Amino acid sequence: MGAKAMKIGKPQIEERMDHLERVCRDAGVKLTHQRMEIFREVALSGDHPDAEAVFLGVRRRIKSLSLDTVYRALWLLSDLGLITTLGAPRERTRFDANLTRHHHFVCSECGSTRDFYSDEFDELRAPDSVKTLGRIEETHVEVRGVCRACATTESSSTTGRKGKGARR
Amino acid sequence: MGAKAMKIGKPQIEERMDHLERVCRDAGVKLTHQRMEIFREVALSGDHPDAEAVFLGVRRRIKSLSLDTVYRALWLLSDLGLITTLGAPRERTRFDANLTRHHHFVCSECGSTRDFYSDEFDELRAPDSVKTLGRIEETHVEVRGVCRACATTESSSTTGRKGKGARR
DNA sequence: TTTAATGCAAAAGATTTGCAACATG
DNA sequence: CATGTTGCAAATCTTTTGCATTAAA
Repeated sequence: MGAKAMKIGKPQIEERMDHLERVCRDAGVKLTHQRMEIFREVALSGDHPDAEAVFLGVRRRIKSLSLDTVYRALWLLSDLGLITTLGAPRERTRFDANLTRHHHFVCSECGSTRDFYSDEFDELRAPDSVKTLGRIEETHVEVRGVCRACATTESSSTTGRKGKGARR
Repeated sequence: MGAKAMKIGKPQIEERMDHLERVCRDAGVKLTHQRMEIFREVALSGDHPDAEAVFLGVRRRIKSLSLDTVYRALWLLSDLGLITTLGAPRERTRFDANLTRHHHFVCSECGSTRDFYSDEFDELRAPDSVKTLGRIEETHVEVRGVCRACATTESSSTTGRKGKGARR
């Protein structure tokens, strides 16, 4: 078997690319060569690449590509809802002194994270398929949403995409 | 109600401090004033503070504190198993093009993340208590463990703490 | 052609490291 | 008292930004 597993099949990728095109047109942003390749790179990657990994991958195809274009494209795709980010949004490392079994509520706006408890969630057992990926040590649930503080501050209206998004 | 909710009660903190003392002694590291306050800060914080938040909080009590000491203490406490970090360990932002409902297996060694699917997990509903925290948008499960690659590379023996830990 | 996007270089932000002074065990 | 730890400053690494050039619509 090859080095990197494919997240989606080659045939499905065309469908995704069409979606990309549609969304970009609707949003009024240009569908550039680099954006297409950057999206394709993330879509075909079985792992969840960081900006540099995407950069290295795409640069094999577009020699002139620069890292900052990758960052800009990635956040744009994210704002367009075409890709998402893992973990808390654009955050620095956060520390947790709660060693008892618990779960997290993460605010997708400000990144703040609160603990909550649930016996039901504590009991969860990952499906067998996961054993293929590696040795399981711990399982916990992550709930994403908008915290109280952000919900009120968020004066009103459009939570919808489009806006440049609150990048830092 | 005050500004920041307390993660653990004031009475429980002493118990945690005792634990800190014990672990430090056993590990042969010195229990300094700053380490105690840094640990206390994380333990009393209802949110999950990043290094700077801890720094600002503790500096109110120790005026001479420097940010790098906070970083060193935080990673030390983490290596000692007294605190943990949220999300993937020490990683840059990762991107995900998989928009279908899925869950993650995260390697605690290398941070690589793979998707997996589970109808059961897709059905999870957060307990009512979570509604208090904010508006829920999405719920997913995060399984932590050691991936195949790391399990084999990890030549052998001690996964136990003690060693300085593989900081970057 | 009009406007947005890219690439470059420099800036900014976050985290780490070398080293002399200092505190803990 | 011996050694690990701190604070400082400088170094690194990651991500962002200003601007002239280039490419998409």
